[in-house]
Amino acid sequence: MSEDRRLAVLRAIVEDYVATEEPVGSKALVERHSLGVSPATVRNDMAALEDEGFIHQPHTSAGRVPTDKGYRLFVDRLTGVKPMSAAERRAITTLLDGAVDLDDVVRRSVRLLSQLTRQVAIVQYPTLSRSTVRHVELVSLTPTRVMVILILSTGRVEQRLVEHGAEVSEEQLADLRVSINQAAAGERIAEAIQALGRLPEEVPPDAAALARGLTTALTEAMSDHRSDERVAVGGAANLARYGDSFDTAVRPLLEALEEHVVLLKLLGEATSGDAVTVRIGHEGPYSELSSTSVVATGYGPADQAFATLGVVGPTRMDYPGSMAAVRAVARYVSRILDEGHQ
Amino acid sequence: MSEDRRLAVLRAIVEDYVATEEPVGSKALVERHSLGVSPATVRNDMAALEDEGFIHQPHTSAGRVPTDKGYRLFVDRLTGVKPMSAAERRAITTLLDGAVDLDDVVRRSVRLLSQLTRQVAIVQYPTLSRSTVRHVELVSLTPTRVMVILILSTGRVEQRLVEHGAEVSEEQLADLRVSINQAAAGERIAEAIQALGRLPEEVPPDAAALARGLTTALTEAMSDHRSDERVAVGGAANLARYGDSFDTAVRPLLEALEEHVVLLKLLGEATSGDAVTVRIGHEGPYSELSSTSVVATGYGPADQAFATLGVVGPTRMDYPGSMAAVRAVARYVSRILDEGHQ
DNA sequence: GCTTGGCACTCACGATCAGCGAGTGCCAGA
DNA sequence: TCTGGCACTCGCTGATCGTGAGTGCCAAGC
Repeated sequence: MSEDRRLAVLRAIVEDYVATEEPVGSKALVERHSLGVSPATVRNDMAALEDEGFIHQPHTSAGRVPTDKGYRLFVDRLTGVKPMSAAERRAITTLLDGAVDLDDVVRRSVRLLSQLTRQVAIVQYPTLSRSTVRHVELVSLTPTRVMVILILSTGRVEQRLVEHGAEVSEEQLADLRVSINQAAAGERIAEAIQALGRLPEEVPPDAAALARGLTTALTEAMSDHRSDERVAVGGAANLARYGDSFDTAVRPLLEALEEHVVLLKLLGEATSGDAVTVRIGHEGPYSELSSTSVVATGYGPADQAFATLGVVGPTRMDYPGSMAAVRAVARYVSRILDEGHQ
Repeated sequence: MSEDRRLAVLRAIVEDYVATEEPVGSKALVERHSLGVSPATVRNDMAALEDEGFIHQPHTSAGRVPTDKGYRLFVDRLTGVKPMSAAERRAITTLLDGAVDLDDVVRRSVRLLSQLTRQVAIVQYPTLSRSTVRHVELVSLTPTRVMVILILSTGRVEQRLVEHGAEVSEEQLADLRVSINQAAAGERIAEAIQALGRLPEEVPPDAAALARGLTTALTEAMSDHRSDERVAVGGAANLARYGDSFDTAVRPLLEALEEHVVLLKLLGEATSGDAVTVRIGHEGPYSELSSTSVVATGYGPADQAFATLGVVGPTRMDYPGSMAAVRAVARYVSRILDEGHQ
């Protein structure tokens, strides 16, 4: 019994099961794939695969279904790099090139990814922590009210409204604008927070109170963890395809999609480079999602991987296709971030 | 046969059906509601209601289910203003008061609304058209690259990157910042676009090219209709409750949620004042969504109603509750927008 | 020693059918 | 105008049964 053929059988089972969503039997297998052996032989291989835990029989006299372990082997050893089709490449470039700002890039990526994979797509907004401060702008809205605008190297813009007790003159604002930017511009978040903390003592006493108000707002905006946790989700409509396994696959996922914290944990740590992470069924952190898989990878300018994107779907999903799409989109988004924001 | 009692019967049918999701019979009705008459009498009323098309019998020997027309009558004549509970009021204030910017207000509103109604919530971002320009900021990112930031009276911030052929000095930028703001600040979008169009001819010739680039970007950002079309959606997990009617209610809605244009059309025109619009089943613009209803209302500072928010759900939904929640949230959001941005 | 055809066996699935009961419409009497 | 009674309808549930896909095992063949 050749090892190679047994793997070929596993691959065939996974492919057929993903395509048909029905347990696959030995006869159907030899018909649809040119394995060059008879159903009986395949049955022997199947028995062996089942002993090793790669496939499973829902009940006697039924076909076989891959187990999580089977999918794992399939992903690790049986799937090559599936190149994107020309049409898909075109879709990626045309859709993403039109993006006008960071938000738009993220929104478009989600849409693109969900369309390419026909799966639920998740894109994490670039995190603040690794980015640097590009510029801080102060705008007086009313005499006593200042809007603080924080622009980061990723293109992200955060805004805060500061209510100052007293009237704020344009000169004061101009001075503070200069000193704040001197202290923070070009710095990483962590350093910028420190520098801003010292600032109020370094300005003329009459500006100290205002400086304190402004830097507090800025620091808040920078360390605001909510920003780190933001994700965009799309393609929930694709879940409709799995109407049959509503309770095991659709419902839990639908519930998880509302909880962005859960999604972030699902996506996992950003991996840099070309590595695409695949988390299959129970390998993930949530038992309720034990019949869903995640295909994700990090992205970011110059391989810094400061955020993660990926797709989520039932374990019974097209892994090669999803992995290729995730990788391609991540690459292209990274390039856009590279170009667009220096 | 008193007209009043017949309406009471209709109300009872709607309430019971919404609660149990099952056709309701005459016997169950008199048991659960103190109608003061016998099942037989109720049956007579039911027959009359059915003749008039307010209720419908899935099949002989089954209970009755309200028709769209029945729900309509229920909403129009049988439902008073259901006050929010203290806990709900508290939820609204505590959740919404923490919002830091416009995006956050919208996101929180969606979440809040979906939690209050246990329904899918939709909140349209305030549209640009009626708002005015608060301030325009120019930030040089690199010597030849300028980021244009547009701040509107609603608190919305739009940003565009402008690549200028030649190097841009800080003085040029400062001059243009002044003249652009003189031309546009305080103006409505439409007027601002006109004023900016004239600007390049009114500045020194050597700044004209740069001015043209910047005003073009600004005009684009202002007339960008995509901004008008943005909506936030939340609470899709609530659809899980309707797992039984997956194909008629959940699937079409799930698909619609991806299409923001569809959602906007669903929400309909913003109504100002306290009017809450209810669109029941086939009354809506999409035949695929003939078994879903929409409860929506306009919101915005000082009754200007420049955007719409609401909930979508199966026709079999809690109308009084949804209407109350939608109204309450719209009011509170309007107040926040009023205060927060003058 | 694999591979293969044959064969008995298992068991989910679909169709058929009877009995049950919730619910109805109608009618006669209060 | 309401009510109790009564015959009738018909969807739902559960039981029964045949069908067929699929299996495991075995003995024969390459």
